Amino acid sequence: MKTKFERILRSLNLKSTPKRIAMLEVLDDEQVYLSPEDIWLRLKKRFRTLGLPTVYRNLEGLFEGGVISRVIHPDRKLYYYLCRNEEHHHHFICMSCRRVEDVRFCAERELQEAVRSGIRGKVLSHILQINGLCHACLKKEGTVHVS
Amino acid sequence: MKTKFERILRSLNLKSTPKRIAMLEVLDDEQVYLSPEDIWLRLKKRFRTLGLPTVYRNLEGLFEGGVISRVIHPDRKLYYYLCRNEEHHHHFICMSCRRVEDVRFCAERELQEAVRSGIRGKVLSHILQINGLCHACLKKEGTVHVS
DNA sequence: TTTCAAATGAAAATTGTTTCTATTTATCTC
DNA sequence: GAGATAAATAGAAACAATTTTCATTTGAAA
Ligand SMILES: [Zn+2]
Ligand SMILES: [Zn+2]
Ligand SMILES: [Zn+2]
Ligand SMILES: [Zn+2]
Repeated sequence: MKTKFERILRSLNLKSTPKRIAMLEVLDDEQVYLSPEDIWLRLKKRFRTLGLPTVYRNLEGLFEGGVISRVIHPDRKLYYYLCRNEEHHHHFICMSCRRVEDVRFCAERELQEAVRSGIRGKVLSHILQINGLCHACLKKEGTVHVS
Repeated sequence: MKTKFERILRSLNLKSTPKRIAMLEVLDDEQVYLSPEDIWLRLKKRFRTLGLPTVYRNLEGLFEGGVISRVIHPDRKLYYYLCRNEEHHHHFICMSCRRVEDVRFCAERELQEAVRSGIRGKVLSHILQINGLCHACLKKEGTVHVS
C-alpha cells in the first residue's frame, strides 16, 4: 500500500526517499508558500543530517515535475507551494501571512488573442499572480506586516 | 530648456546627473529589457569610472519612482524596461530576443471580483506577464534560443 | 560662490543558491 | 533475501548577483 506521495514520486521517476516524502508532507500541511530554508528548518529536527542543498535539489525536481509551484516574490527568493488543484489556475498570495488561495479566473483566451492579433507573436507561458491580504488578515488589521 | 528625462528626474526629486540621464537614454533606445550589467557595459565606455553599484542604485530608484518596470525572468535576475505607455497595462516578453511589447488586455476587474467574492480578501497588486516569441523571432525559427 | 544633502566609486561584505565529491540508499534483478 | 547500480545525499566549498560601507565628489539651491 503506497501513500499518495509515494505514487507521485514514482510517476515522476523520482525515488521515494524519506526526506522527499517529508518535504511534501510539510508543504501539504501548510497552505502557505515556503522557502527552501523554511522547509529545512522544519525538518532538521526529524532528520539530523538534512542538508540545505538536498532541499534545494528536491524542491527544484518537484517543481520541474509539476508537483509544486513557485511563488513570485518581491524579494526574489525562491518560494514553493503545493497546490492540490489539478486544473489550470492562478494564485492569490497574502502579503501578510503567506497564505495561498486559488483564483479560478484566467484570461488565457483573451491573452492569446491579444498576442496573436496585435503582437503577432506566440504565447509560450504566462504569469498571473495576485498579491493582497487574505480574509483572516483583513480582520486583524494592525498586525499586518506588508513587506 | 530641459530634456524629457531631466524633467522626469526632477519630478521624482532625483538629481539629474549625467549618468542617470545616460541610463534612461540607453533604456529608451532599446525596446528590450536590460540587466544592470547590460547597462553598465553599454555605458562604461562613455563614463570611465561608472560603478556597478551606481547602476543598481539608480535603476532601483527609477523603478520605485515608476519610471521603469521590472521584468519577471526565469533566471531570477534583475531586468528593467522603460515603457513609454503611461496607462495601466502589461507586457509581452520575447524569450528569444528580449523584446518587450505592450499588452492592452488586463483582467483587473474580474480579478478584483474573484478575490472579493471567493477569497474575501483585498487586492494590493497583480502581476501579469506573457512570455513567448515575438513576430520577428517567429519568422527566423532555428535561431531561437529559449532559455 | 557657498553650502549641503544627494550621488558616486571602489572595495568589501553579504547571502541565497549551486557545485563538487565521496558516501549512502532506494530499487531492480536474480 | 542478497547483490548490483544508478540515484540521492551530506558536507564543504564555490559562486555570483546584489548590497553595504565610507570617503570623496557633485548637483542645485540660496
Ligand atoms: Zn493573510
Ligand atoms: Zn492552486
Ligand atoms: Zn523576439
Ligand atoms: Zn508597456
